[in-house]
Amino acid sequence: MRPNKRDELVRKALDVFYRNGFHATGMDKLVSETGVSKTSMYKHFRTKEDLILAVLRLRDENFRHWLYRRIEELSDTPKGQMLALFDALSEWFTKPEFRGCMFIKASAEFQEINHPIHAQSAAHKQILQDHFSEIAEAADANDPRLLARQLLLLKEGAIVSAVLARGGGLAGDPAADAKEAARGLIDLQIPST
Amino acid sequence: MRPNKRDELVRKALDVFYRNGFHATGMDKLVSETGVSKTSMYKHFRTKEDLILAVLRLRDENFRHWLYRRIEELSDTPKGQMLALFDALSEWFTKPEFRGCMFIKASAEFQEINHPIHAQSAAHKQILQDHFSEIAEAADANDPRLLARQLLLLKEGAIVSAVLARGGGLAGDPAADAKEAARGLIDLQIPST
DNA sequence: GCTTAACTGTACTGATCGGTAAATCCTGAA
DNA sequence: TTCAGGATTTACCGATCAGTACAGTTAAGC
Repeated sequence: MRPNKRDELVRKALDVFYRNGFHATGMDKLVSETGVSKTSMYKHFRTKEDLILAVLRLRDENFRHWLYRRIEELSDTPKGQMLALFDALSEWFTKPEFRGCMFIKASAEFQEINHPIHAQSAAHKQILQDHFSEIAEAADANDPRLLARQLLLLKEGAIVSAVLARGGGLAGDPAADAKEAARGLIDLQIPST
Repeated sequence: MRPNKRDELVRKALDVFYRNGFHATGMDKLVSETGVSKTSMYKHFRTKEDLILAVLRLRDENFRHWLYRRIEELSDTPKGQMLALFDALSEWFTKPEFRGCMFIKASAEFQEINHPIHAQSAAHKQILQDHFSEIAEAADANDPRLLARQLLLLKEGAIVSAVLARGGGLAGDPAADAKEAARGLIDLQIPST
C-alpha cells in the first residue's frame, strides 16, 4: 500500500480548502485539483467531514510547528519570544498565499458548538494559548495565563484585521500594531530590566 | 403597504444567514424560513449576492447603532467609553443568539479581495475604527489612531475567542481579558487622573 | 368596476452537491 | 506468470443549488 497517497490527498486538499473555503469546495473540485480519484478519496475518508478533520489536523501540526520554530529562531529569551510572535505573524501576513486563519474560517462555516470541526478549531487555539502561557511563565509574568490569553486575543485580532487590510479596505499594520500593544501589556507584567 | 415587504425579507434573511452561514443557506431555505416567495425575492434582488449585500448593510446599521448607543449609556467620558466597549461586547457574547461577527464570517466565506462582500466587510471595520479614533482623540490620547487600531484588534480577537469559548473549548473570558488589556493600553497613552 | 402593481405558488431549467457501483487498470510479491 | 489489492475511469444516484417562466391572487387608487 501507499501511505503517501492519503497524505498527498490531505496535503493538496488543504490548499484547495484554504483558498476556496469548505462549503464552496465540492468533492468534484477536489478530484480535479488533487488528481486523486473520487473513489480513492472515499476509500480513505468516509465523508467530506472526515476529510476536513484530517486537513485541520495537518494544518494544526504545520502551523504550530512553523510558529514555534520561527519564534525560537527570532529570539532566545521568553520575553523576546512573546514579541517575536508578532514578527512571525507579520511574515505570514505578507506572504502572497496568506488567506487568514483556517480555524477561524472553519469555526465560521461550522458554527454548531458540538460540531467536531468547531471543537477541533477551539482545541487548536487552546493549545496555542497553553504554549503562550508557558512562555509567559518562563518570563516571570505576574499572571502568565492572563498574559497568554491577551496575546492570543491580539494574535486573533491581528489575523482578522490582516485579512481585511489585505485589499486596502482597512487602515493600519495589524502585526505592528499588535506588537506595540503586546509590548505594553508585557511591560505591565514584567518589571523592565 | 409594501415598502415593508422588502425590508421584512432582509430582516428575516439576516437571521437565517447569521445562524446558518452564507453558502450553507440556499434560496429555498430562505423561502421556507421567511415566508417570502422566491419570485418576490428575485423581484427585489437580482442575485443572492445582492441580497447578502443588503443584509450586510442592515447588519452594519443595526450593530453600529447598538454599539454606539450602548457605549454612551455605559459611560459619559471618552476614556470610560473605550472601556465600556468591552462591557457592551460582554453583553453581546452572553446573549444566547450570539454567533460571532457577521462580517468576519462574510469575509471568511468570500475571500477574494475585490469581492463586494469582502470589501463591504472591510468597510464596516474601518467605520468602527474611525469611530474609536474619534473617542480616543476626545480622550486626549497621544496617538489616537494607534489606540483605535489596538482597540479594534482587541475587539476582533475577543469576538473570535468568544465564539470558540462558547462551547467550552477555549479557556478564559475574552471580553474581560480584552478589557483588562485595553485598560493597560489606555493608561499608557493617557496620564491617569 | 377597472386598472395597476405587488405578491403568490408551482413547476421547471441545467448545474452541482455528497456519495456509490461496477468494471478495468497497475504494480509488486510469490 | 499468476494473483491480489489498491487505484483508476465512467457512469450513476437522489437531492439541492441559483435562477426563471407563468399563471393566479390580492389589495389599493381612481
